[in-house]
Amino acid sequence: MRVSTRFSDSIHLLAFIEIYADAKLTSDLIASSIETSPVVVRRLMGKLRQAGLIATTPGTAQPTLAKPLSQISLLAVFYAVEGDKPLFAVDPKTNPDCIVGGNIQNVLGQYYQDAQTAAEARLAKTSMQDIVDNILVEQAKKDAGQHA
Amino acid sequence: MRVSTRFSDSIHLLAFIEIYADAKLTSDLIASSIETSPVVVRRLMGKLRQAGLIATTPGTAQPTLAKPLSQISLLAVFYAVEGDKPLFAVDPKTNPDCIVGGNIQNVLGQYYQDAQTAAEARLAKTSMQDIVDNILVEQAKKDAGQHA
DNA sequence: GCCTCCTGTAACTATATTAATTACTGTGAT
DNA sequence: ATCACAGTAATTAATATAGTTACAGGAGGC
Repeated sequence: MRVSTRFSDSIHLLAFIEIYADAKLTSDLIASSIETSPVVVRRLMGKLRQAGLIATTPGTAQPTLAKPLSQISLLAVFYAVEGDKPLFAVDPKTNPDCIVGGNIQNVLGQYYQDAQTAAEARLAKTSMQDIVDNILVEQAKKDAGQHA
Repeated sequence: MRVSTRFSDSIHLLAFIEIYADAKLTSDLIASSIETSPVVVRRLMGKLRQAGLIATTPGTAQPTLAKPLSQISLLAVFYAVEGDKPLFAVDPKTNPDCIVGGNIQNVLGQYYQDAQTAAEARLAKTSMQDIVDNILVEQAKKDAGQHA
């Protein structure tokens, strides 16, 4: 896998907080939806809290969103949990005495950055509100199908 | 690391074949520039050959480019060595009985695909010719600096 | 206060991916 | 026939990720 499921799971977590705001939001309950362990959920929440996306109280359940869903872009979530590592890795160990080995890191780095920026721009266009809206639409489709 | 250095190393390899076409291009020589083992180079060459980017002769050195550098995009190289796995991973194991867990895989998959497509479009715009040109320009800058 | 439920973290284990290494088969050139 | 090399399988080592165990400490009911 390229980007770990931390990104995917974090989006899941935020959507869950929104949709199940009325439930008792323990890390255990959230974990049961993501199908992972409560510790993993708490670790993710730690990152999201540090990034200013949610607020939590030690010792108490019920994390809350720190800002409206429409103001949380997928890119913000990405940076919160994965932002420190580039999407494409330049091999850092090449022969500096060779024309290719001595210059490729600089050259490739620029093009890689461009590609990553393009992906990030796309992630920036989508908000968590879009995700939640789509989840609810998909669910409505399923419900409609059942009644037919 | 996200995308393995196979991608970076493959670009390196192709550029090396072009720039050092007059040398005896053994996997050993190429490996010395990438600073890896000859076996790794031969494995990469195997992928690039399967993708129709280079031509090799068993038992003989001197791989050659199967098409002009200007017709080999970074995206083609990416697909050759990494194309089978998505850039962003959707957690495949979520609770189907939950509104979020049951729908997020579909919803996220679409947005992830969009982001990956944006990155790929950027990679498609750059050809190996651009990479080689830039490497030579960078080298020329270094040489000029040395004489100053 | 004390008990219970919970978060926040550290430490450890298990698993998967990648790169590197070893070893071998077989081709092509001389 | 020999030598240099590609091609490739199998193994090892290094690294990243997810999952688990364990525990310290906060919040709130009683």
